[in-house]
Amino acid sequence: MKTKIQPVELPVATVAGQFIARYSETGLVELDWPKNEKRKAESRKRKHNPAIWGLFLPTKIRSWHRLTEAALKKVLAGRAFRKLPPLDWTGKTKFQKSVWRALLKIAPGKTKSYGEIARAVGRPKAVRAVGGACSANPVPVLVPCHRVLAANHKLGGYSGGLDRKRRLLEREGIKI
DNA sequence: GACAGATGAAGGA
DNA sequence: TCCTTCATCTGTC
Repeated sequence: MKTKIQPVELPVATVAGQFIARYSETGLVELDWPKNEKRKAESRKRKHNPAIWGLFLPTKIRSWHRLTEAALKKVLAGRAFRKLPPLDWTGKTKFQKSVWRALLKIAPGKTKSYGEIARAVGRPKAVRAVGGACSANPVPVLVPCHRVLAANHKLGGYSGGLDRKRRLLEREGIKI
């Protein structure tokens, strides 16, 4: 019988707070925004699987985590990261993956509109669906959905909150 | 199948 | 300009 490894959660300390990265057997599954102190305490109290807190951590996950940490710090400093760990998009739709791949191509300091992303994935009229895919993005910051603005150069929306989106853009030298 | 959504474009005041 | 309305497409339930 094959045992399934549970996702491993690891904290990532950054200037913007402590993110939580989740890894599966195949790569980075999710990146959670820093929570407030109360929620952090609750999260510490949660039952974790033993792999999480250092008893046993596969080498590959440790190296993915180093890449995640480095990439996150680069993005928060407004610079391009060199390498990302493999992303585990199992269970996500083809459309979402193509949108997220298009987002990964946006350079730091640059922005695109939802319409431009829709055109980039070959669905020029699917602008609203692009917004939906952005909101379903499990790896915010690294998959830069914050670099997508509405056509009128307004912020549009953001799953992590418009304030975070504005601050991320400001770090990259973009003023709204 | 109905509904919602992080849009875009067009038209009117 | 600003606001409203409508068309469009995809994901979720």
